[in-house]
Order: sequence, then structure tokens, then C-alpha cells
Amino acid sequence: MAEITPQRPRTRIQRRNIGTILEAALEVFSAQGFRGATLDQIAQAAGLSKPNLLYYFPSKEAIHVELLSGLLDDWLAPLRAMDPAGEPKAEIMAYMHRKLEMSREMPRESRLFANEILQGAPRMSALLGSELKELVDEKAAVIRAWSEAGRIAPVDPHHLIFSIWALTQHYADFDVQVRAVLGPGRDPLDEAGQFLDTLFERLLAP
Amino acid sequence: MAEITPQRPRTRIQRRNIGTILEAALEVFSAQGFRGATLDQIAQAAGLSKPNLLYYFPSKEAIHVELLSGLLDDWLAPLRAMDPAGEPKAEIMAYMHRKLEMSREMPRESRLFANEILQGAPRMSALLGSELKELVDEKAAVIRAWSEAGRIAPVDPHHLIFSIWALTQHYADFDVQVRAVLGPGRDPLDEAGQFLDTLFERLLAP
DNA sequence: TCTTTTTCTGACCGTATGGTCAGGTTGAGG
DNA sequence: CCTCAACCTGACCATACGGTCAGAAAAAGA
Repeated sequence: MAEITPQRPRTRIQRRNIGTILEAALEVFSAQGFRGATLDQIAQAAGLSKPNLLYYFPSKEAIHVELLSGLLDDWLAPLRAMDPAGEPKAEIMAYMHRKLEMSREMPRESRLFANEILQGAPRMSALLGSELKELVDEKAAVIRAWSEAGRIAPVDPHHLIFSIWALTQHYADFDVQVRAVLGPGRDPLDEAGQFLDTLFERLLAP
Repeated sequence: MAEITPQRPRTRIQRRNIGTILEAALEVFSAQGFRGATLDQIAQAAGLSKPNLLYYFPSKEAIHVELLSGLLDDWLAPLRAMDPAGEPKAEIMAYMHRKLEMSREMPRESRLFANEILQGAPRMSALLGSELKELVDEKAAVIRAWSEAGRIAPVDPHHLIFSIWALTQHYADFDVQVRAVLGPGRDPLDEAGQFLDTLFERLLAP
């Protein structure tokens, strides 16, 4: 009975199976939520047996936590990339577009986070108050400086960031609603790109 | 064994208990999601026994459906109230503020809907494509007319409505995240009111 | 090839959960 | 006060689910 620990380097098989499991878990957790997902569903989606899942991860919860913590960096990367030395409006617009692109390319990750936050972030609240808050505060200071220098219109930096999150993630998290309202034959994400361009253009114009 | 049907008028006790159950179910479903909520939790929150719940509702699912369909009208009321004969910007601003007020006063309802939509709206997709779409299309036409008459800046009406939903509901659905980032001693909803005023002011100014 | 370690599985277990039922209790109308 | 329908409950059931375990199968190493 060998524990799979980060101590000794992972074998080829371990890398492959752990990857497969996390991919399957993302699929199932994002669609069903933590409580709604079952190990059998994940096992089936991964093409592995249930005991085999639990050979690689000690519990259902451990899979979920691994997914969340592994994703947080990807999730915050676009904000990290916002350059204090860049042109203010261009930097903010680029951030918004990168987030919108993630709603198109990574809707499952978006929904996974949304599910977690909706339930009160029981497995993430620590990270929210530390890592996330620090990054946001840092970037908010940058935006505030831009704002005070008159390079963008005056605006609350924290709520500006919230608005980017809300407006971009909405197209991933509420996809069914958006599509139901728009009807077939329209590309919500394309239109959103145009609309949000206009919105932030007008909001930020000095 | 009497069925509780809408046929014969409800007794006093029925009205009271059905109300209590729906209130408790809203509390539990909105915090845990459908799958995460248990009948025992709802029964305890309602101060009733589990079999007694099932005396008034045939199943857990029935309680959930009743909640959702009963809530849809309240949810759409602010949009319905948008008056084509009113002053365009004021009407839109008023709608936004009413929605924001609902995020403050009815966060559980907001999260209940968010949960449902996130899971792909398995119990609501019919309503989304009919009742919701029709109302939104109707109001979108009004907004488009305002826009074409030059009374507000040109803007895609459907995405304008989406943006109001996204920006206001974000403060209810992602409450923990918003509070974690802002830190203690700030009132997110108050600040949001200011910020969104500015945002839509600049977006809509002709 | 032989040995050791890693990988994998069928069978099984305890608990939680949605739901049922026979029968008791309470309230309303006469 | 009596009767009948409405209301309520403890005990119970079947299933789903997370997790365990003894040992087989497959890789890796010598």
C-alpha cells in the first residue's frame, strides 16, 4: 500500500492517471457541484475504477481541493499580467478581454469556482482573504494611481475589478440563460466582446 | 390520506405550514444547492418532521420546483416595471437599482436561481426560452427604440440587460468573495450603488 | 528470469438519504 | 359531545454513496 505523496517523483503512470482523474473531475464537478457529483461518475468519465481513483487520491474532497488550488493560479494570471507601466486603458481592456476569452475557453473552470463561491467558499475562504485579496489590493492601487493621474476617468478600483469579473464570468456561468434569451444563431461571446469594449471604453474615457 | 391539491381551498394550517416549508427550503436550497440539501435539514429548519414535509409536498423535487416557479414572477417584476413611456435613462437606472436592492434584500433567492442556472437549469429551461425570452425581447425592443431615437447612447439592448443582471446579482451570488476582497468595515452594496450609477451614467449618456 | 514495487480490482461495509406506511392525534362542523 | 376529515409521527425500507481491503495483475529493476 503505497501512498501517493509529492515526496518521491511521480511515475509516468501516475502523471497520466492523475491528469485523467482531474480532467474527469473538472467535467463532473463543474456540471453537478461538489455534492451533486459522485465518485462513480468521475470514475466512469475517467475510464477508471472507483477504487483506483482512491488509490491516487485519499478522498472525493481531496480531488476537489486539488482542482481548486491547482486552478487558482491560472485564474488570477490575467490580473497578474496587468502591467503598471503599460498604457492604463489598454491594460484594463486587455485584462477584460483575457477574462472573456477564459469564459470561452474554460467555462468549466469558471463554473467550478462559481459553485464553490456560491456555497460560501467552504474550501477556499482562506485563499480569498489572503492570496486573492493581496493581488487585488495591489492592482487596485495601480488603477487608483492611474485614475488620480487623470489617465482614466475616476472610478472605484475594487468595484471596477468586480465589474470585469461579473461581466465576463456571466457568459460562462449563465451560459444557458444567455443562449435561451438570445435564441439560436448568435454567438454570445462574440457579441459580448463588442459590447464590453464599448462599455469599458465609455466608463474609462478620461 | 388526503392529497394536498389546489382543487379545494387551503385550510389555515395548510397555508401556514406550506409557507413555513417554502421559507425553510429557500434557506437550505440556496445555501447548499438542490443536491446538497437534505429533507432532514429542511424539516429541521421548518420545525416540522420529515414525514410531515412529505404530507404537504410529494417529493423533495416538488418543493424545489414550487420555489423556483413561485419566485420567477418576483424576479422579473422589476424588468416588467420598466416603462416605455418613461424617461429612458431614468427607467434603466431605476431598473438597475431595483435589481441591486433585490441583491441586498433577497440574496437567497438570487443564489437559488444562480445554482439552478449553473447546473444547466434542468428544472427551468422551458421557462427561460419562453416567458423570460419574451419579456426580455419586448423590453429590448423598447431600449432599442430609445437608442435609435438618440435618447440614450447606442448600445446592444440584450447585452445591456445581461450587464445589469451580471453586475447586480454578482453582489448577492459572490458575496463572500466580494467581502473577502474588500475586507471588513465596508458595505459592498452601498459602494456598488455608487459605482453602478457612474458606470451606467457613462455608458448611456447620449 | 526472478524479485520487488507499483498498479489495479471485485467484493464488501456503514451510513445518509428520499420516501412509505399504519396508525395515532388534533381540529372543525353539527 | 360526537364524528369525520385533516394533520402528524415513529418506525421502517431500499438505494446510493463514500470509502476499505485482501489480493491479483502488471511494471520495473536486478
